[in-house]
Formats: sequence, C-alpha cells, structure tokens
Amino acid sequence: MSYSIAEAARRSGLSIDTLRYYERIKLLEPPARDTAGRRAYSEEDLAWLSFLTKLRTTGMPIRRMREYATLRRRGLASAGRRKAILVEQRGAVAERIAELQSSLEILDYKIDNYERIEQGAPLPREASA
Amino acid sequence: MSYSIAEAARRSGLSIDTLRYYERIKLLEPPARDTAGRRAYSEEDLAWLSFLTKLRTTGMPIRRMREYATLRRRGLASAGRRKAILVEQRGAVAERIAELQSSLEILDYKIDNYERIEQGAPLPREASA
DNA sequence: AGTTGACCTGGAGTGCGCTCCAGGTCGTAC
DNA sequence: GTACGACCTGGAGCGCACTCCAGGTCAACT
Repeated sequence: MSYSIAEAARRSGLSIDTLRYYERIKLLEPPARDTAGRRAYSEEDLAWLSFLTKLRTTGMPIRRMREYATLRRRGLASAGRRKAILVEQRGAVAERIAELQSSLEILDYKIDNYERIEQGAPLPREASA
Repeated sequence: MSYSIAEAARRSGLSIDTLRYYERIKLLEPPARDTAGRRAYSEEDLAWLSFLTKLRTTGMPIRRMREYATLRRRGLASAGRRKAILVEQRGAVAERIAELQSSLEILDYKIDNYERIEQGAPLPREASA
C-alpha cells in the first residue's frame, strides 16, 4: 500500500508543502514515484514521518533531526550516536518542562493578584503587574 | 537608583540590542535619559523587564506581550483583560507541559530500544528508529 | 587637545521553519 | 478532444525574534 502526498499530509498532520520541504532538506529520503512521477509514500515513510513529528514536538531543531536522519541512513553502526542525540534531547525536554512548571507558578501568582484586585484588595507593591 | 543599558542588560539577561529592540516595538516604555541622552533604567523598569522575560519563558509571542504592555499602560481599568491573557497563557503552558511529558515517554521508549540493541537484542520491528 | 569607551540612531541582515506562487505535466471523466 | 484536479519543479516570500552595522555624540581620563 502506498499513499499520495495528500494522503501522507493528512496522516502526518504536515502540509503538502512541508512534506516536499522536508524532502528537499533531506529529512526524508525521496519516496518512490508512481508512473506519472507523483510521490508514493510507503508505510515505512509514514512511520518515519510520525517519528519526525514527535521529535519536532519535543522542540528539536530541524538541523538536529537532519543529523539523526543522516545517521539513520548509515545503519546500525550509527546507533550509538543516534541514541546520544535522543538522550540529549530527553535532557533538554526535562529542562524545558521544569522551566514551564516554574513559570506556571508565576502565572498562578499573578492571576491570583488580579483576582484579589477584582475583589477590591489593595494593589501589590510591585508595579510590574 | 538607575541603571545604564549595560547594567540593565546584565540584570535582565537580555542583550543591549534586545533592550533597544523591545523599546522600539513598544514592549517597554522609553526609559528616562541622563543629561547625555543615555538611557537610565529605573527599578520599576527592571521589574517589568523581569516579568517580560518570564512571559517569554512561557512561550508567549511578542505580539501578545505587546498587547499586555498596552493594556498595562491603560491602568486598572484593563486589569480584567490582562488577567484573561495570563489565564489563557496558563492554559497554553499546561498544554505544552503535557505534550512534552508525553514526548518524554516516547524518547524513553526509543532510548530503551537503543539500549537493547547495544546488548545485542533483535531490532524492533518498526524501521523508523 | 587627544584618545578611549560607552552609548546613540536608523536601517539592514540573519536563521528558522515553513508557505506560496507561476508555469507546467498527467490521468480521468465527460 | 477538452476540461478538471492533483500533482510536479524551482524559486521567491514571510513572520518571528532578534542581531549587527555604520557613522556619530559625549564625558572622562591622560
């Protein structure tokens, strides 16, 4: 079974333009083509795309995904370096989560202040609100 | 007490260029000037800058921060709308945390696979690794 | 009086990650 | 045989958040 670019876009959640863009910048290996020269994505292509979109969600820059993609093409021998990239990214994600959690507290605090203002309480000392 | 732009940069963690940029785009009210026309940031300016950098950490786009900054200039009457912005941002941050947490799990799973490969285990079925 | 260094302005340039466009080719439906 | 719609290519354009630069002013130090 293979998929047109429109289908691949639908399934991956990426736009058609983005799929072609990812191919240009070598995030994707060029998919097969049908007799008319149109792209025909395989299940495997879609699995890779799905993984890529997950990496993107982690905030990994395209440059780094490209590195990973290149290593992947080199096969098993590159497994160690691919793992290292994922481990590094896991660290970055954990840090970002911590950062967001602490900014959540700040937001809560500020929102609280606004609620007190609504209830007619005095303004907080700091004027940065 | 007031601070030179270099001091303000050091204290806020922003670059001098970014401070001038934020002023240009109206995220900051123009700070006072000394007799030579150089910017002199007040404590209050720094407090606002510190809050801005926190909003930035939450991933709030500058456009939205500008909106907040504009409302702030309107004073107490705008408190409700400012609160709404913060509440919305809190929601966005919570969502982003959830997203990152689920991608952490995916990373863990992938890293696990690589560890099994290192131990000579068979490759996972899916080829997207 | 001259040099230094921090600052000033207006404007151009950068890297990222897409997104859009013009002009063209195919296969299918009428 | 022609109209349509999906696809193709190469390349330009865009929004974001800075970052850098040239050319100039000013106060302080030697």
